[in-house]
Amino acid sequence: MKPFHSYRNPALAIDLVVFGYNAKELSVLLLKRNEEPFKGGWTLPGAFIQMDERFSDTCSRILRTKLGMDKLYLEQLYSFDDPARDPRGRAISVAYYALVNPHKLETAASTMAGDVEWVDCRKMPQLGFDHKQIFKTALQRLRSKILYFPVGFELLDEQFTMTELHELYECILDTSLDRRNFRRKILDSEYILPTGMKREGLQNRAPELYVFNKKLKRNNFQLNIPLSKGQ
Amino acid sequence: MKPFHSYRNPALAIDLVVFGYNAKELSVLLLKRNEEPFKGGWTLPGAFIQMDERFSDTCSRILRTKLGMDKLYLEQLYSFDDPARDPRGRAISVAYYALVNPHKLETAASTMAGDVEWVDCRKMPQLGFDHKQIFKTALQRLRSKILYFPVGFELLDEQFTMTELHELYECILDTSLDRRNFRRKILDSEYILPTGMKREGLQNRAPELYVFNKKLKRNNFQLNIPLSKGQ
DNA sequence: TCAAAAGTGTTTGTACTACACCCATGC
DNA sequence: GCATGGGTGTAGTACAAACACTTTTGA
Repeated sequence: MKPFHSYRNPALAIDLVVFGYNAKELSVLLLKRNEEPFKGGWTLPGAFIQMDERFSDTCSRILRTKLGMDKLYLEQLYSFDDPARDPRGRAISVAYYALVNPHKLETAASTMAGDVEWVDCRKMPQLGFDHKQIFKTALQRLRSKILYFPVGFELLDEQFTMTELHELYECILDTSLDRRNFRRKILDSEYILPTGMKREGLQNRAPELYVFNKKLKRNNFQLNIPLSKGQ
Repeated sequence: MKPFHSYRNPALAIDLVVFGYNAKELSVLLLKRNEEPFKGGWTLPGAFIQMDERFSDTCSRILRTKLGMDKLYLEQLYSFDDPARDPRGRAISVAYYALVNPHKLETAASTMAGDVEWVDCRKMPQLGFDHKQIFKTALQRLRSKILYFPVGFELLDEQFTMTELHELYECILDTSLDRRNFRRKILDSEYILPTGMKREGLQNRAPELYVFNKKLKRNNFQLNIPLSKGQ
């Protein structure tokens, strides 16, 4: 029997939507292409899958090359199959999304490749291939995921204040949430634990620092979004 | 530039989890293999993707071949990449699941290929490749989907009684739901509409027949599962 | 003492739960 | 008239939404 790869198979690529959060801004890592197709335009970082790689290996390879780090939170998003999505020929893309916390993001600034840049989710430019659609799918997934799964684990530093967590949720969901109801909800869920320490040196009352509860049973976390716009 | 497919690419297959519902039983279409690997064993129906096919084309091809019909509800599930999942060589599988309603299922009995069979979800045998994992993923997806999306559209006949819808939900979720609360919840959501007609010829009071509301705004449907076991 | 954000409760309303009773039909 | 499911109502409760006041800190 002939080995599989001697038949004609579509090319198989991984494309990554890497979300970074910093200073109340959710951004995505984009690649400025310096070769055809879409030379000079923006795309998501991606790579073709090698025969001996698992999806996660390809993801790590892309992340190491472009961001200078791997081992991020990764989740498979969807597989895209439009025959016209790549002008070079038939190519299937298995899209993943990744989350980077602000601390790692700072470090990344020095190790990032020269051809990539963080771009605000709200100011996404035109993207090559079908990457705009992939980006939209990823944002939608992140927004729904955050409502029933403690995603903040991956986007905040180890220690953080209630306000920082609150701002993260408002930013991702692009809405405002009542501060006091949010607080009660989160504390009741045991999603996070107080450390007893406080963040000093602000111009106001020193807020409590929290950490994520690593022993959380993830299935009893459910955040409902109020219709209102907070206070 | 060489065309993509002259590079070595993993083989790319579609595997299908086809759910059928009939007589209070949720079943899946399985294939009895008559060739290696897993000769004599059970697997999900599947096929390799042709260069000019979209995923949905491959799905239709499988469905026509094995079930004698296509144009079912289809949803992409997940892509599986374990290098050892196929003993013949590197093969990626993009899994989809499909839903067939009991009426179509009856028709299907005559057009079904000889090597496939409906198997009760609760009595799933060992499956070849990584198909047991694919099946489990599909069932999990269906169970969570049914809670916030009107999936019954695809699994029941055009007209149906409240009890039939209720049984469908209990069957898929493998739990019991309070009959009266279920009824109120469903009617409040405008998920279904009464036809004014009744199903005659039963040994008891003739129940109202409903149809699905095709103009439903799908986002205001949310079914919560009670912890109790009904009456 | 002022600004700015942190922290704490309370009231109100809605919606889910857990129930029990009557109704229609065929035998 | 009786067995079998179909159809309707209600009290209790839990939780979410809306909202206001006090506390701490640095300038």
